[in-house]
Amino acid sequence: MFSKACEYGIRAAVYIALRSLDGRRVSVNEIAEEIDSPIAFTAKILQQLSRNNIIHSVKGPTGGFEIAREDMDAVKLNMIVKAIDGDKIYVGCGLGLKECNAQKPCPLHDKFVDIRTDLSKMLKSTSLYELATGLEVGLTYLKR
Amino acid sequence: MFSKACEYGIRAAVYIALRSLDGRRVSVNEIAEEIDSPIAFTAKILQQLSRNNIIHSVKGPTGGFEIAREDMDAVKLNMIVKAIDGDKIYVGCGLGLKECNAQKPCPLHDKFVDIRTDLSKMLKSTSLYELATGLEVGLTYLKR
DNA sequence: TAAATAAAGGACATTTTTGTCCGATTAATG
DNA sequence: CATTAATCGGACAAAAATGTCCTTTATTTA
Repeated sequence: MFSKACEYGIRAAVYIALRSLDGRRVSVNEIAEEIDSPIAFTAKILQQLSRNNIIHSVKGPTGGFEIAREDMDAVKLNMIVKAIDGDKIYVGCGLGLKECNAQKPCPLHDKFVDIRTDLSKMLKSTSLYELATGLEVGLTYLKR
Repeated sequence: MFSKACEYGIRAAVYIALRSLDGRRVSVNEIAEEIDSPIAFTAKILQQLSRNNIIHSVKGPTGGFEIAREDMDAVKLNMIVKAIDGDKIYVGCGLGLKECNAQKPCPLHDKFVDIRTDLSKMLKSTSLYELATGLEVGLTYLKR
């Protein structure tokens, strides 16, 4: 469904949000440790998220990554997915046809539209804040 | 969503079914031509489908691939997907966690379950025959 | 201002997926 | 029985995704 990069990206963003709720900035090392991901690869992904203004980075000692409280509401999952995997999840034919639309549909077109509409709705309506608070309360997990 | 191999596999199977409805056996070359896919790669995928008894192959002159009319009803998309991509679409966590279940869910677990249940239902209930007849009537397309 | 700390970014390495090539095998037909 | 047409299967090649290493840059603090 998502690429590995995107999976790490979402997990990292949720973890950053969780810590930002306590006013704590976190380093790549801590993030990778806490979400069980390869450090250097995670660093690359965080750069992408930072460039896309999804998270905020601060260089130097006491630096790290953080997300402002307001942004946790504003940032929806679809923004993270789009920043890392592009929009291929939303666009493009389920069977790989270049031109596939209501006028010239592939055999699976209609059934795919339904599923992707649901997925898209879910991603567009799920905020980082919502995911971070679930973690905070101990209802959900990011590791293993 | 699906791998390229799986996309080609589904398109190929639908095309074979379409031709089998007219009692025609088709060669890899014709299939690749008609679904616009790389020939040799398509041949590999057809071998997989054949080994999994999803399509039937006949060697030698006048040989090729075919699907019996009864099998077109029996073969559902989920069987093709499973034969080529395995069950990673059904199993496994959306965020890539090794252990993610109702007891120890990732932050997206519940929302993912819903979407995947829908996807799974769709694949399990869609037969090759259904897809082939849509093509036959000219409602759908397999190329471009 | 020097040392230390943390992200940024470029180059490289590994693994997986996608794709190609070619000889072996099978079967039909003249 | 030789030829030909087709799949089968193994080895190889190319491209993309995943992952690592190391140098540079920015910033804090002693």
